[in-house]
Amino acid sequence: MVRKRLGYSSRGHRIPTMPRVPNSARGKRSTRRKKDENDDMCAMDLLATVAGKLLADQDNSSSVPNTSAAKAKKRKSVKEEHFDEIPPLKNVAMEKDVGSGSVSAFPRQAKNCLAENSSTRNGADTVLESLTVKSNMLAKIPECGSYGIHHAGSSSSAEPEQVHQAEPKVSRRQADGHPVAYGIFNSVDVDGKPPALVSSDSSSCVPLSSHDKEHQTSSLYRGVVQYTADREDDENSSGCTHPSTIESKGCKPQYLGNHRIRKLLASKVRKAARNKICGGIPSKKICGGLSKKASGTSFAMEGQNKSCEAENYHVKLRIKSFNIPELFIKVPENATIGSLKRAVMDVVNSIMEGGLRVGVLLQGKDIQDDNKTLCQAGICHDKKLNNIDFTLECEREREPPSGVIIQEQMDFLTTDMVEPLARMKCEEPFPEADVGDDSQQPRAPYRSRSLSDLYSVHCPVQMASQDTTASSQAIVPVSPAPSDVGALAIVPLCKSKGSEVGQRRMRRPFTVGEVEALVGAVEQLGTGRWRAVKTLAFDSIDHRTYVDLKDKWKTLVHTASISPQQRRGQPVPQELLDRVLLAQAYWSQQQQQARL
DNA sequence: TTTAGGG
DNA sequence: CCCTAAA
Repeated sequence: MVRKRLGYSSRGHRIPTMPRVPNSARGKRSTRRKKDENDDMCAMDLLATVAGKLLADQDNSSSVPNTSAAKAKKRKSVKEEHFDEIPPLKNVAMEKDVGSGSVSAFPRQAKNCLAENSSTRNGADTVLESLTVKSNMLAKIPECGSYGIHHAGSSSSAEPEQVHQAEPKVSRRQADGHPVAYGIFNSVDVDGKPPALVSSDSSSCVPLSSHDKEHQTSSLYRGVVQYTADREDDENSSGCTHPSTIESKGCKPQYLGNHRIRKLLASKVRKAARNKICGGIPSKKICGGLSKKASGTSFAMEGQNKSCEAENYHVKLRIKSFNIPELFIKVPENATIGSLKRAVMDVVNSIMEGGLRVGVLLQGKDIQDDNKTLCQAGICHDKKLNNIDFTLECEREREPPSGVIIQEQMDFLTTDMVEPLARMKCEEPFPEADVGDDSQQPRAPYRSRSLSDLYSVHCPVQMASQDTTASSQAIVPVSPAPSDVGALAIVPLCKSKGSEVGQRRMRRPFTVGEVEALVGAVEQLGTGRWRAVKTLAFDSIDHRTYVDLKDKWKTLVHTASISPQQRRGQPVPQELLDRVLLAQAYWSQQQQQARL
């Protein structure tokens, strides 16, 4: 494989808006060590992984996962917070300051903002929605029968072009949250033995979709398999003539971001530095040819009536194309096509080297016994061969989804293998007791809403696709309604135990509902008591640490201070921003007084 | 472990 | 979001 040394420092660059792409090792922040650790590695992650791999391969110094002993979350030991020492803003400040119309004491620019003006323009994210690699892969497989299976009409039109939905939709499929499997071309192990690849011509097409993360979905691997009868007896199972190769040509970025290839590369290095190597790339299904796709895909069996007992018959397997969805690549507009190709190449290469294994599904059933013959497995010419699928799975053990799984609406040719939908865990109800029942503070109306309830909704989609692009705005419905937390961040399924250690956490933009909860909590508790805020309003939301909340508050304050035109991401209701400024001013003052 | 800030 | 110095 071609490996390039990336000459970037391992630190100093980040990919802030890289949509759901954990790209670097994560620090050891105890609070998040828990569940977050399970957040997996997804799409973009690959980039980082790749880098990590590259570096690791070269340095040989990569096997040092900073495995932090999975410490049990000891949160409950949190000291009793005295939430009422100081009158919550809502109870006091609002009356004093706001009530009298002296709100003017607070920054007002926000007031002038048009809440509606959500024009976020940003255009620089290029989403490689799906990399379609076509290749011919012929594999000879010892078989008892001889038959040919053809997948017609898809040679060049195999690209499962996803539907592009422009309208905001809550139910989008996203591929990255899924256990993603990436296409491998050089190893389709059909019978558990070394793959026998005969040839592979390829052409790849890398559709780039601009900020339209909306349709991030994509069919995963969609392999068009073509079996060709081969009666030659000369070869046995190992007829690997030439390794398949992937050649990228015709890559045509339709929309190049205006920033950072540097960041991307940096992230790779960064990743590498953290010794994070391929995380778990869960398995995804590759649909083998037979689907009832309009294209007339089908398996044509031209078998001779050979009995399964017959020996030495070979089957040529031809996979015309695999789809590798959701690769995120950001490159500056002035980047060269060559650099783009290289970036894509790096990812693809790493994917292929990432230790993936192929699974075979017949009629939807996973055939695990590698020793079983095709015939025994039921892949005989005399049988109804109408549903063979291949899956690419991460070599790492696959674990059951720990958290939430995202449903992906993949454009599979055949039966789909959509991961079950999981539900955001919503354990305990809002811990009111923790907030000090003894207190008489009438915080009732201001009590922060715990988001647990909000999160308890079924979320069929993952909304990790946000970024600050305009497109993302359309994705998440924004409304002041608390229930609006609808857009939930869901944890992708992929992960593999030790491998995700050190993975940068997936970006999960705060939803309006979360923001509201945060604001409410801060109004009560003030700034500077993040641990309490966390307990109060996000106690059951594992992926939000108090540091996250603190950071979010910081950004909220900033956001509220700038003009709407300068804001990005899902717009936050002006009302909330106003409250943010109010609370910030109030508590800042409180802190100052406290010091004096 | 939390906070507070810079990156 | 990450990373860390301080507390």
